[in-house]
Amino acid sequence: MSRTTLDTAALAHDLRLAVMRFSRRLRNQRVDHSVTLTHLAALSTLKRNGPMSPGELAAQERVQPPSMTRVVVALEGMGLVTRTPHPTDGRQVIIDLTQTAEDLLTEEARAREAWLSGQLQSLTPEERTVLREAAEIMEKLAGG
Amino acid sequence: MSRTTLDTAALAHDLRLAVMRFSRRLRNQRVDHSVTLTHLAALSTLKRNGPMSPGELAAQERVQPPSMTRVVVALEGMGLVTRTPHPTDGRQVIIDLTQTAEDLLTEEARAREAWLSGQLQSLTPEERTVLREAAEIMEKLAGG
DNA sequence: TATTGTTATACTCTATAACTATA
DNA sequence: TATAGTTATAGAGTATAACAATA
Repeated sequence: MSRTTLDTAALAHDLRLAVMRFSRRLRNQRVDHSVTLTHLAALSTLKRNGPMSPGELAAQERVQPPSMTRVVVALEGMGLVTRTPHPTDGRQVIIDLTQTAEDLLTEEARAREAWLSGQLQSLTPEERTVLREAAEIMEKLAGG
Repeated sequence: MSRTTLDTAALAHDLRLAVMRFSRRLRNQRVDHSVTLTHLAALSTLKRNGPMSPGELAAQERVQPPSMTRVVVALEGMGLVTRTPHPTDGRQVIIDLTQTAEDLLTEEARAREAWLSGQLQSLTPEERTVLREAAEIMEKLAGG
């Protein structure tokens, strides 16, 4: 095994543990328990990329369609998204945010990400740059 | 709000989504379904840091003690760890790896991390350096 | 009284398989 | 037939609360 291969194996190991522990920490940091992190992630994606079908949303979030169905049903029940029929394709549905969700996201941007934002503020600018670049790379790996 | 504060909020948002999607991808990448990623993480920690109590293991993995109890029970049932009484403190238990687990970890280092290692190999050395540094920072944030 | 670990219980997250409706 | 979405079902992962044993 080459030097690079060994290093890569070690990195794979360390990165896996770090991501698992960090994501646990993020989930546990919830304060408002009515909207979960998974729900919030879906809402954030809708906010960022606009209305879309459940299938498209599932693909973006890297989950299977049935998993997204559950999320959408829950969000609709909370009045955070609407489901409207696709104008031309009767099989499809378009998911969109309600004003309540828009307001919630604005609030969340302040409240729910407070812990993480605070933690990030305590880092050096160089460390934040590393995380910013790492976020892009992880998105690439998640989608590839 | 200062420029740095705004940037940090955006980073918090992007980093959260990236970590969630990446960790989903890692979980789904399982091939051998007998040992889950959570189990493997606990075994890896024992391998790296040696025998320890369930409480200590829970703390290292950033989960609550009852959650770790379930993991340990499952691992003991599979013959991957042993539970022996602490020599002086009757309340405590020491969890240690069996030879089977050692062998499994050796195999996993090759097999289960193959996907991630392969992905990492396809990155540039600079990108790997970013992830290596990011892993350290995320561990710090997870523990802080 | 404090600490360690476990049991009991419940909720979140996600998946696969099977079904319905539309194209 | 193929595609989009949903329902049914199940399993993994985690938590809080209450309990038992030991210090």
